[in-house]
This record gives sequence, structure tokens and C-alpha cells, in this order.
Amino acid sequence: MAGGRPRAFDSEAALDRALEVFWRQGYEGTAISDLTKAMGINNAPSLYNAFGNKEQLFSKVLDRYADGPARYIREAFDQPTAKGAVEALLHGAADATTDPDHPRGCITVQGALACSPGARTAREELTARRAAGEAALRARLERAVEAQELPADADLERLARYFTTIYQGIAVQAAGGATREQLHQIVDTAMAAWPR
Amino acid sequence: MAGGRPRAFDSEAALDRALEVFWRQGYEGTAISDLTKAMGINNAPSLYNAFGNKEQLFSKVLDRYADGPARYIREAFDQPTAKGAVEALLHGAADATTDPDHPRGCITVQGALACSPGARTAREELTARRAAGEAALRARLERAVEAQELPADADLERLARYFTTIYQGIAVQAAGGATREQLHQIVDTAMAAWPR
DNA sequence: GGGGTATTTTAGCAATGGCTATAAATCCGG
DNA sequence: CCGGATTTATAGCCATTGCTAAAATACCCC
Repeated sequence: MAGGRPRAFDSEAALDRALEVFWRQGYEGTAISDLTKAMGINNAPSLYNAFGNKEQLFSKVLDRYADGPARYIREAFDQPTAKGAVEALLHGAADATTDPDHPRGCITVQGALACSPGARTAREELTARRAAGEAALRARLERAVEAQELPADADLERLARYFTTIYQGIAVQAAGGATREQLHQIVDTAMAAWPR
Repeated sequence: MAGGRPRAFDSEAALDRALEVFWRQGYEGTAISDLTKAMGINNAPSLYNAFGNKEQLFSKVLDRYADGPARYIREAFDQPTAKGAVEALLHGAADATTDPDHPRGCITVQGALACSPGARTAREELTARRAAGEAALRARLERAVEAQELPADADLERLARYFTTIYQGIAVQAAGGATREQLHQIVDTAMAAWPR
């Protein structure tokens, strides 16, 4: 078994660059040439060889996003209380969506909200990932019922959907230029809906 | 003064069709050929002659949106109380973003959240219109202070931004497939933040 | 029916879209 | 230094993008 000609670029760094572009311009607003340029790849075939087609690259980029800039989401669920978890999630979103080192907003929200039929797969993937986030939050709330932090008759689906809506609204606000402080204020206001 | 050859299509009906397409596919996901097809115009020059270029058409479409499917927004502010106005606004959004006669979501949110540099003007126009909505809500809250519905020290900017965030979150939820009932529930939950 | 006006029609341009066949280059093990 | 493996490089395909010049058509008024 031999080795073959080595990659001329770092795969993970290239994925980070691709993430940046998709994040800023959305799936449909991103051309392959935008990607190769940003990723430091001189030619399209190298990109296709390494990451598959545009859809497949987008999917890999979303994984990278979840493990990188959006890592705080999973970590938020590790908070000792569900209320703390939601606060960590939303304050984390306020920070992440206004991080000067990244595009504004959340790629899961703005990556492909409305698009042509040709981008349907990408849109559906994002929809599924958003639904998965909501489900994860709901699961965290269920643990809170078991721990008697929340009453047994709390409407967890409703709560999870509400806070997910806050999250997504924050992402839109960030994309529109809201400041970090303003977003944190929104979170504080939103927490008024926490069951008492 | 003469008349010239008459239009072969109804301008307002054509705008409604264009709205539908931009709403469903976003600014960047919509091709001129998509528009002419949907608008019942056989050729591009007729469209350019009647509505200007893509950006200008998009702007006209947004006006049409505000006067049509999104008319409920302005009307909501006419409610006798500010709380009633916010409720009318958000419950109206729950209905409008899930209207089976229109695409899901809100064109102001999903029309151009993240896009290529070529769509910058469209994105900025949408951002401005969202900011205008937030400002209008804030103005309505100011009237409520004058009417002593709200305390003089209420943080109106914060409240307006919070409910705007709810509105935008609802739009994302709707685009992702949430049901009308679920969205109304979100509104009820969100109203817990109303000052007491 | 002719003049003036505004529209539609036809045809197409230059640029870009995603993607790929083919060939050259660079590695490893022997 | 050769053979197998893998990646890069060159070049380009075909469809579509937003948009437009030029010509043909249809109306009103006189």
C-alpha cells in the first residue's frame, strides 16, 4: 500500500474557511469558486475530491460548526439545573452570534431559510438540525422534571419550543446588527417565562 | 397624447405572484425566469420595463407585502391598549406565517438573511424594514406610557426588541414547519414578559 | 388611416453556476 | 528507480444568470 500525492491544504482549516463563507453568505449565496478561494484550494477538482459536492461539503461544514463555534450549545445542557442550562444556551447564543471573529447570526438559521428548489436538501438538513436542537432542549427539561426542578405537569414541549424560538429570534436580531448587550437583555427578558 | 400598446398582464396581480416567489425562494434563490414564469410575462424586457431591475422589483414586492399579507401588522397597532397591540401583532404573525395560501414564514426575515455580496442591497433593505417595524412597536409602547398603561420607567426599547425577537423567532419556526397552534402557544408563553 | 407612444417580441451577450474528464505531479514501499 | 496510489492542475462542458438592443406590434387621437 502506498501513500499517494499529499494534500496541499489542511482539511480542517479548509473546513473552517468554508464554514465562514457559508455562514456569511448562506448556502445558495455561496459559489464553489468562493469556497475554493477561501479554502486555499486552487482548483475545483481538489475540493470535490476531498469533500464531495456542494451539498456534502455543506453537511460536513455543519458538523464542524456544531463541534466548533456552536459547541457551547451541547455544553449548556451540562449545567446542573435546567434553568441554568437554558440561560447558558441563550446567553451563549447572544455571545456566539455577535462574535467578532465570525459572521453574525447562526448558520443553522440563516444558511438556507428560503431558497430555490435546487437547495431543498440543504434547507431540509438545516430544518432537521434545528428540530434536533429543540428535541435536545426538551430532553434536558425532562431530566429537570425527574429531578423535581420542574413540576410534573409542566408543558415541556411548549417550553422547549418557546426558548428555541428565542434562540432563533436572537439569531435574526444578530444578523440584523443588534449588539451583544441588547441580545443579553433579550435573554433576561425572555426568562420571565420560566415556570415559577 | 396617445396610449401606446397596452399591458398584456395585470401589474398588481403580477406583483402578487412575484411576492409569492420571493417569499418562498428568497431574493437570491429567485431567478428572473422564475419571476416571468410566475407573473405570466413571456419575456424579460416586459418585466424590466414594468418594474425595473431585480432589486427594484424586490422593493416594490416588499411594499405590496406590507399592504397585503402583512397588513395585520400596522392594524395591530390600532388596538386600544399596547398589550392588545402586541398580542394582535404576534397572534397575527402566528396566523400569517402559517397561512396555507402563502409560503411559510415572513419574507422580511427569510428574504435575504445571509447572502452573497451581490444581494447586499436587498439584505440591507430587509434589515431596514425589520428595524422600522421594531421602531413602530416602540412608538406604540411610548403611547402606552403616555396613556399610563405602562409605568414611566418601563424600558421600552428593551420591550420592543424582545417582542420583535419573538416575532422573528416565530417566522423561523414557521419556515421550519411549526403548526399554527404551536405558534399561538409560543405567543401566550412570550406574553409572560409583559410588565406587571 | 397615419402619427405618436408604449408595450411585447426576438434574439442574444458576457459572466457565472456546479461539476468533471484527462493528464501531470508527488508521494510510499519495494 | 520503478509501480501503485492519490492529489493537483488544466481545460472545459453545458446550463443558467441578470440584463438589453433592435425590431415588431398594438393601442389612442386626430
